[in-house]
Amino acid sequence: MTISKNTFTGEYSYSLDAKGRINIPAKFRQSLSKNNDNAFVVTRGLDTCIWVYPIIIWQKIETELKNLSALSAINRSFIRNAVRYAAITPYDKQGRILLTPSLIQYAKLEKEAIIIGMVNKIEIWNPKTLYETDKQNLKLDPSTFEDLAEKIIL
Amino acid sequence: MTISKNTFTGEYSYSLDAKGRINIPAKFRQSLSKNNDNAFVVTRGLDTCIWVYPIIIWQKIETELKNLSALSAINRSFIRNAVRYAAITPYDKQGRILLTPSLIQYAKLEKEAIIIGMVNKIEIWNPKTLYETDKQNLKLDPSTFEDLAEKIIL
DNA sequence: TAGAATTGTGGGTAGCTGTGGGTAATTTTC
DNA sequence: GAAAATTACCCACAGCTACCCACAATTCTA
Repeated sequence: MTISKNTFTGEYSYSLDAKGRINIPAKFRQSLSKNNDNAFVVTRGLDTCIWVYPIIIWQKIETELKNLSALSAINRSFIRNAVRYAAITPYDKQGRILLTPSLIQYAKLEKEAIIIGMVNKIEIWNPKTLYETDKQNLKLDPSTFEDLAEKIIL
Repeated sequence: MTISKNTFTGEYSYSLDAKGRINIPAKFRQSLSKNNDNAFVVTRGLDTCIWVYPIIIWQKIETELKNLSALSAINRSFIRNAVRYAAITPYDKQGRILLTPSLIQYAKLEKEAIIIGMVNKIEIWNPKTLYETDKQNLKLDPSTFEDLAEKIIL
């Protein structure tokens, strides 16, 4: 059951197997629009995690990136990290994608992994790293957080 | 009988069964507009309870989240927290939704549960927790209550 | 008020999902 | 060109979930 296509929510615990494969939750796969061709785009996240995009969404992002100014440092960093390592990854009959050793190393993934739906993309985390990041984020400016909450959450 | 669509009022006592299912009062379901596709979105509330949204309402939240730039760390953290506990939950022929173990644990739910209509969303509480929270809230600054009352009530 | 319809709660089961492993095809290395 | 290593694809299976039915209690209706 999904609201709208290519939209992901919720947190799941999955395991990375010995071959570097990880299952994408069935609910997420069901949310994919038909033109995604049994594949995702996998790349480095800006946090210490792996980002997984439906192909359709990734194509939009690429288009938008072309319009971004190349001068901004953060844009350059994003392009260097996210775009450079992006690869189209088909999933098998069981719904698993194959992660490259490079990505596994980047996200410090071990056997246990947390998969989070982030609306228009999916994140794969090492539980420990996620926990540490959550703790760090508590130190971010709370007023910005509240502003966002008042605007967005009912 | 409902006042307007996707609007919920009143307090009900229901029970959570062994499978983690809980019934949404028939009156609430009747209040749903047709485009809600026999499903709700459940997530963590800001208090120790579960929030239940009609899909139409949640969709608005999702759209706004999608428009936040992923280049900002605070935005990423905000999205992660807003969405990671959210699950789209269709209700069965009997009108029950399935709660995740994570949400049941968060709201400290046991068998008995109180369901409260909160205008544009629904709250599910452990009766004990609700009682405690009510008691705490009495200690809050009464003038704030009066301010709110002046703004909202005629 | 009596019958009919609806509502809340419990439980069973077929099919799906997540996970592990095997084998043939392909690529790499010597 | 042959052996070794890697990759892609397939199968198996336990556990779980979605879906269905049953039934008592309550509400509605005529």
